[in-house]
Amino acid sequence: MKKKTTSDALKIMDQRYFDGKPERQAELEQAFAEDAVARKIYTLRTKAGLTQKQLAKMVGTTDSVISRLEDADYEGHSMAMLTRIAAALDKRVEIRFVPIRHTPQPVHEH
Amino acid sequence: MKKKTTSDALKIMDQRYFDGKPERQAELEQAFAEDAVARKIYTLRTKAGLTQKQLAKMVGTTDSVISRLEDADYEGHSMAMLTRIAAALDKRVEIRFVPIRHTPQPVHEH
DNA sequence: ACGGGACTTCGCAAATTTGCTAAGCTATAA
DNA sequence: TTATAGCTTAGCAAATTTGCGAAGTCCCGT
Repeated sequence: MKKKTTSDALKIMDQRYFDGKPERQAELEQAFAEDAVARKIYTLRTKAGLTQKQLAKMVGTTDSVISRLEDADYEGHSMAMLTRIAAALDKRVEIRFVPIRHTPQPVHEH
Repeated sequence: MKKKTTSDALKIMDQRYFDGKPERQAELEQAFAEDAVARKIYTLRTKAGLTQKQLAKMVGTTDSVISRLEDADYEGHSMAMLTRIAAALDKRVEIRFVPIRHTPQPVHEH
């Protein structure tokens, strides 16, 4: 899974970005999103009690691909692939655009 | 926006797929997801009072690309692009894998 | 020490998405 | 009618992602 970037990104965000460079928001939000997705796939798979190879077979790809998807640094997530994974695990993908900054709206994280 | 596929897909789902062909679940869920995404982008943009061209500029692309993203039949959504759009509108992308079938869990559709 | 399983990483070719320009289409305003 | 705004569609090159095999690591069980 190669987790580590998250905490780093957090520091960077607080220290360098938020005060004066909102343009770079994008790349950061991107990094977060990617990481979140990677982690969700990982969680989904392990909770289902599957190995990467097993899930790969269900999805119709190989284990190295699953590994790549679970890498927090991977930036190539597509709806197509996410949906394939979801379908294999009897789920569906739901995406939402949630406001950052000006709205403390509660996060629905289960 | 070219809406129309949704109701069709609904019919198809009920009549042909659900009874006997769970393998094709994937492509259907896919279709739904794509449509949902397209619609969300459209809603986001119009609620922000922007034209495709305006949003395109903010995102760093052209209006034809935005149009394509808002097409319910488009299947090429990527996290990268969704995140760029979100960032331009001061939002972030959140994805979730939600159970289908065995869990009547309420849908959080705003 | 020797497998074997689980996972990661590498390297490409093949497939897919993006960027852009040009050309349509429809509706509205002058 | 002519012009313009807003949106869609087509077509292609460029960039990116996917598929997949091979190789490498790490860890456990024998």
